[in-house]
Amino acid sequence: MSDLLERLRTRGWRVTAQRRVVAEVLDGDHVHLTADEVHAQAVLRLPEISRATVYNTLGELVALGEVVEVSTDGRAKRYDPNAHRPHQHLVCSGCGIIRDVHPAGDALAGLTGLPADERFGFTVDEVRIVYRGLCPSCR
Amino acid sequence: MSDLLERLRTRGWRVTAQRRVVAEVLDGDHVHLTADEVHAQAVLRLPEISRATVYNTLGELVALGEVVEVSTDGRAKRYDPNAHRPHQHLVCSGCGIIRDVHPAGDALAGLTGLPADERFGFTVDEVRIVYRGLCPSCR
DNA sequence: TTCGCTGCAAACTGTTTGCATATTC
DNA sequence: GAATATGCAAACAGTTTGCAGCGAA
Repeated sequence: MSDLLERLRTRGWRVTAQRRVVAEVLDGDHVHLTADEVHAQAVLRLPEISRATVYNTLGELVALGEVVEVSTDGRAKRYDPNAHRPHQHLVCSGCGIIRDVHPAGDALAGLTGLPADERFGFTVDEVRIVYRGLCPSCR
Repeated sequence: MSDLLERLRTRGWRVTAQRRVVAEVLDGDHVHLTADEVHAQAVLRLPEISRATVYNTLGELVALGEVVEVSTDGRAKRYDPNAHRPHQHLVCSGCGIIRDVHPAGDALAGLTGLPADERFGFTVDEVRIVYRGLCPSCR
């Protein structure tokens, strides 16, 4: 059983076949999937799972903070299961696939804030860095 | 006449009332608008303009590199007319509005690349930094 | 006069929701 | 057995497209 399911179970999540399958699909994920791709993978293991359930489950996982929703330029959202490991994203402008990257910490130093006179009254609580380019097969 | 329209005209763009209005709406824009908001503003000046034309025009401006499409987390895309001025974005997690910000250049130093062993065969040609938080009215 | 642009409406994609049924705890 | 999750289908938002007519150059 995956760590993810274990953690969710102790938080009072009801474990059903559908939820297990969605969690399993996400668990082995290094290139993040769209909801539809998660559904496609899930169907291979549990043919009767519905798209709605996949969407609902992904939404719950996001709400619980176990999965991060990544959206890029009008394409379908992708779901990143590595919510607990700090990392950045490398996105292909061609096909939209997303890879996790872990640039050296010092490359990110000095980025944690935004000068007060550039904040326009906002509270800033996150800085996201996205590297964009073309993946090997789109090039 | 705006610089934008002037530039487009010399690139062979046919200037129509609708396109002029869309360009004018974008021109005075510092908090970027969604396609629907652009349409709403445009209707004030030209009541018969259609949504389809606004979408088409925005799409062309993006293709011409005059406007940048900014999409944040499954919300409607927003259109940033400051394509020629380098800047970053400050996004409200509450309502989705976007402000341009210009953090000091040295805060961004060392960010221009991604180490080769983290590139997974991608060519990287852009690094985007997005500051997220809450705007004054959502806080 | 020509070719490109517009408006309309219909199609489309990605996502959410209401409700009756089925399942987990 | 009670509460919750599922599946289906319908509704939805945002966006794109086909086509007949109109208008800028």
